Amino acid sequence: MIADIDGNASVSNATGKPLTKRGEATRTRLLEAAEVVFAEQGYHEASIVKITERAGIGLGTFYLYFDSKQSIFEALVIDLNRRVRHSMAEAMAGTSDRIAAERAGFAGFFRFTAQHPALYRVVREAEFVSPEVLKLHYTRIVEGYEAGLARAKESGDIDRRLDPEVTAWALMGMGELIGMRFLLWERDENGLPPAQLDERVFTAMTQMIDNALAPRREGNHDD
Amino acid sequence: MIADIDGNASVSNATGKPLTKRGEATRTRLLEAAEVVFAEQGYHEASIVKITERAGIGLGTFYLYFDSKQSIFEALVIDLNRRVRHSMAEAMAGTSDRIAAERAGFAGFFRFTAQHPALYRVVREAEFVSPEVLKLHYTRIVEGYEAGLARAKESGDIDRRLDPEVTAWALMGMGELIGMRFLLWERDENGLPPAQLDERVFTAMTQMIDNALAPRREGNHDD
Amino acid sequence: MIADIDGNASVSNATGKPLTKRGEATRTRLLEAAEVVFAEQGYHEASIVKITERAGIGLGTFYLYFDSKQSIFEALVIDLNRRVRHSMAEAMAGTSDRIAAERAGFAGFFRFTAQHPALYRVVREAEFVSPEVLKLHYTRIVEGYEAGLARAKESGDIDRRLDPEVTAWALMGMGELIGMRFLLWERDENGLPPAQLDERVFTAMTQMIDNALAPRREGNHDD
Amino acid sequence: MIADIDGNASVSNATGKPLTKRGEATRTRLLEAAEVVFAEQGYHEASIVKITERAGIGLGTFYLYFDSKQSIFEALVIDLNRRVRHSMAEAMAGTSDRIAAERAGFAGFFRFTAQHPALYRVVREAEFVSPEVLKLHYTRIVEGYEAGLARAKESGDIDRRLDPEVTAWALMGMGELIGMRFLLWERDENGLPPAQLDERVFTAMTQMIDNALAPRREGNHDD
DNA sequence: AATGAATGAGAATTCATTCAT
DNA sequence: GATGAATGAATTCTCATTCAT
Repeated sequence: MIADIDGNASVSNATGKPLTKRGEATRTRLLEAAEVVFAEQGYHEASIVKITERAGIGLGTFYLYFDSKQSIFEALVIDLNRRVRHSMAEAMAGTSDRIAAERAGFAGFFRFTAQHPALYRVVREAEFVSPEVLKLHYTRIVEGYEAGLARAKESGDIDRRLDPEVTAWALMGMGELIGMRFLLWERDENGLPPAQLDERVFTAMTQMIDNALAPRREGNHDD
Repeated sequence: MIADIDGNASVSNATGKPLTKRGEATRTRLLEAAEVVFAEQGYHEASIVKITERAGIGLGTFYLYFDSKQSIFEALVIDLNRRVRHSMAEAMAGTSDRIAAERAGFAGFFRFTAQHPALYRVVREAEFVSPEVLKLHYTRIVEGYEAGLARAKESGDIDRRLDPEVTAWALMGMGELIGMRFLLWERDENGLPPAQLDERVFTAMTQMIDNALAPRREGNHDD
Repeated sequence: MIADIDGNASVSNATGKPLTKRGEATRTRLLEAAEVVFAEQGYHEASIVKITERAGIGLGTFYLYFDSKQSIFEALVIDLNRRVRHSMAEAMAGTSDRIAAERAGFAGFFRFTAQHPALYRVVREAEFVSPEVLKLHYTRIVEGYEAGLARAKESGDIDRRLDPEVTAWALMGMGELIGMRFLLWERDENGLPPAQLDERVFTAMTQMIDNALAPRREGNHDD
Repeated sequence: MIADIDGNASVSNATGKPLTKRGEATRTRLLEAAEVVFAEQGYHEASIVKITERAGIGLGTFYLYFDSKQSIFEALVIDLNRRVRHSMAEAMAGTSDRIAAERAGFAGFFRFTAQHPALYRVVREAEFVSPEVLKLHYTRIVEGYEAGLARAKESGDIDRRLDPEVTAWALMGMGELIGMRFLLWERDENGLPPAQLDERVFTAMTQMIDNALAPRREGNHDD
């Protein structure tokens, strides 16, 4: 069972009862510990003991707040989804035209990924742990995209021939693989991940997106 | 140690000795069984017992050919990589210009994914099982892409301002997420995966790629 | 890492945490079961399942208290060492001169071996399972011997020309092989091991030791 | 089934058939390989594959010459026994009185142990692998000892009150533990085992044995 | 006489989950 | 609310031995 993606996921325990103040604090510590452990070790290497030890609470206590290992993982992915979208929305706020918004959205996404590389891998791992929650994650991000593209299409900010839905998924895919290749895989001479996406890469990608989205003059050679 | 991605991966056993004819047959049966089991159950649900049972082979025999579950998984990913690239190369053969080749490449990729949906998820899971082999997989595919784009750039078939490397990874990412969304997730009323990518989606994606790559007339509005 | 040979070996679990009362009881049951199983079957025939089954405890529980089969084996040897030394010390208490003490010490050693023949074989097997712990075992016993011999030498109770260290190891060796030959190997007509060392053997051995240690009159023929 | 301890153990294969010349060579190579492997790794770490690989012959071939892992181990112990006894007999040859013979015998034993430390550990391990063959080993050595002591007793070369059998076992035990402590355990600053028993230790031990065996004048204080 | 592929019983070990305190 | 001892199914891997070639 997947918690409501937006609602305050932290108000009930594993059996659905509302939490006391103390209980809420415990739940939060568990989630924070899970974040670190899943990021460092991945889903299968992580264990409930590692999480509770890191959280500084008793093993049995875990089950007062979560049904299972999978359930805390899902809660974490949902939380991360909110944070990624927040990072993107923040970056897009105040942009004027659609193309600018697009760039800003990508920048926000890459910023989050660069700051939490391992954590973003957790989101990707959801595909194999809890496909449902991954769908939720992608869908939620794409929804915003798609709406924006639809509006931009109406207003002529982007090429009228584009399909908002497919375009949104395509852009998302570009961001994911560029992020994986140039953020998650990239290490400097000290073996550290880069603090942000390389300027060259970002520019090159932007160029391509501009091309893809820009409205076309009548008479372009494309059919 | 990851076997050579192209070389005859099937000529040595777990200790590096070359195989007899009988040995080669056994190794093949193991790989075929692994393909089914990993595809159906995912890496962590799969087990060596399940693989050998499906292969109709004694448990201990497994270890004559592979070091570990991870090692047969890697061998499988390498094999799949070859097949995906084959599917793409086949589709691209005989295309004239770059844009046509691009479309054909995607078509080949989607064809493979549609025919082996679960199998392609295996490749994606490599990110969490054996990152090295996933790098190999992507890199190998991207290399071909990149070389093609570089040539097309020279000949003016595509926009001169594009960066072949970044563009190649971006295109790859588009293909992956479109494939995941519209092939892996999609089920018809009988719960069956589609036999091929929806025409509408493919067209929409092609439109976008055409936009992204098409050479620009002088005086275009881009910076 | 080998636990302190004398300290309360029973106060911590496999991860070093101190034990609750319940935990201590479980650990004791495991050690008692291990004693029986190792004695009856030897190290390699013994298995953790056999130990936990005998202890009436779940398999997984074993690993809460010991790291591995080797680690419980070492704990057992250390425990046996304490008991052998106790048996010897008890026998020697109250003896007046050194020669008498020597005899008593041997008697104590043989008493323990006769009462736990299989168990004493466990100690000997440590040579091949955990040489370090065997060293500890022998060294601890020899230390006491050596100190006694050194004092006896000072006081003229034994031959001044003897080297306490070498003599101690030699005496220990005599005891071990005599014990093996005349206690571990010996079976009566019912196939039962003897309840104690044969009087004749003990007397003969004592004679020899008396000879070896007794102080010499001036003018003896030796070098 | 234990092969005849003295007879040419190498004239038949696992099924008892006499060997051809070629077969005899193969059997010898197996025994030589087993010697190295058992010495380096101990009985349980050793494996048939390791032995046959070292011998440079096929795995299946092993079973043409030996019934089992235990059976080649026994053959090896028997062979070592012959060599130890040879080393001792050689050293004792030509000594005049019993005490001198005793010293020489020990010297021969220590020489063998110093030259093949790991190998001698193999013999000791027989206690846990094949107690029967260990009995044979000790008994054979002790027999010679005992006979010599009996004769010396008759001739007045040693103390008349000693029991030849018990004395022989006691001397054997002394040798074993002294050897273990001062040859097997001892390492120089380079971690290498000593090439021979330390002079001081040998002298000290000899002193003690002299004491133990030397005939007593009338009127000695012993009863 | 020689080979080595195949076997499967058996071993150690892990960990999500339960439940009595 | 909190705890942590107990559990056992499940997994990976080893290796002595067999047998068809």
